[in-house]
Amino acid sequence: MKKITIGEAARQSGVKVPTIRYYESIGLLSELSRSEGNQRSYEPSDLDRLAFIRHARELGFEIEAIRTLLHLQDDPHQPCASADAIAKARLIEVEQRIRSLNALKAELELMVEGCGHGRVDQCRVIEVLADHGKCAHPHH
Amino acid sequence: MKKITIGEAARQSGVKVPTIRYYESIGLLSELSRSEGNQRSYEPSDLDRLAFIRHARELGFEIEAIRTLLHLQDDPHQPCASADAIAKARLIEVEQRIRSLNALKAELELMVEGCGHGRVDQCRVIEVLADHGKCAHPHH
DNA sequence: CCTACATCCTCTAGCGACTAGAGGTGCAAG
DNA sequence: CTTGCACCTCTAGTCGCTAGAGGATGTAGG
Repeated sequence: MKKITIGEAARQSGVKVPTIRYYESIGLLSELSRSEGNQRSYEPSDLDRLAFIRHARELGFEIEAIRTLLHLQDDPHQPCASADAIAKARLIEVEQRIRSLNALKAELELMVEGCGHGRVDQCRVIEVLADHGKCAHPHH
Repeated sequence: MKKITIGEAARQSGVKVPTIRYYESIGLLSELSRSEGNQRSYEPSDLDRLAFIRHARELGFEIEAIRTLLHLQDDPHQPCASADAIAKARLIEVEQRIRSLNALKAELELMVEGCGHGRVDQCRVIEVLADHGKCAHPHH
């Protein structure tokens, strides 16, 4: 069991030092050991947990969802229906967000294209912002 | 000049009452008049401004960007290059976000499809989260 | 004129997920 | 033994609101 410092754990996991301490403070990391001088020390399983959290955060899961997923991981004989449900919910969120961003993209492109680079009173960017009715897709 | 209350302004602009007060507190709305009893009163130009802010927020512009856009709108003889730049920057952000979300979507779909609805120790959702290397596209 | 009730007012605190900084301790190298 | 970095705890700040307390105003009905 090689124990490493929080700085080294940060380097290896890609999670920043204050963020690791934050995750500990909100109870995402199981109790970990301290050195004589009260410094945190991490072992490989802690690094796995940090990597799990980081990956889940990158995929946009909320902390509370991650807490549930970690509980499931800790108890591998549970049925995985809830993990499945969490991932599916996230997928639906992502799909909606993509649709909405595509609409925004279209709107922004029209604005930027329509800008004649003159003065503000002829600027399509300002004009469209001021009048929602000038949007191509009035859904947002 | 018909003056209306904050509640009516909220109804007409689609911006909630506390949010209108918040925008005023951070200086997004120009000085507005009050009734005898110290209640805010709004006129049509204030409603236009609220609609502008709301539309810009829906398009994802940050408050500070909106502050700049409002200054530009207030002074229509300025060149519109900065409005253009703000909109372009936002467009680039949106495009990046869409790309990144599409990658997440692919990952989540693989996770959800691969889940055999059995127990956690065979669950692909947990497995992939735990091991970034199992991602199809290891870019995030 | 009085009462009831909705709406308004100000002020402070809370959300999520960190991030920044102050002020102090531990530890390894020279 | 000192230098200097990495660590510790704690508090407060970020963004864009949102919620709630506690009180004032405005309006409609009796």
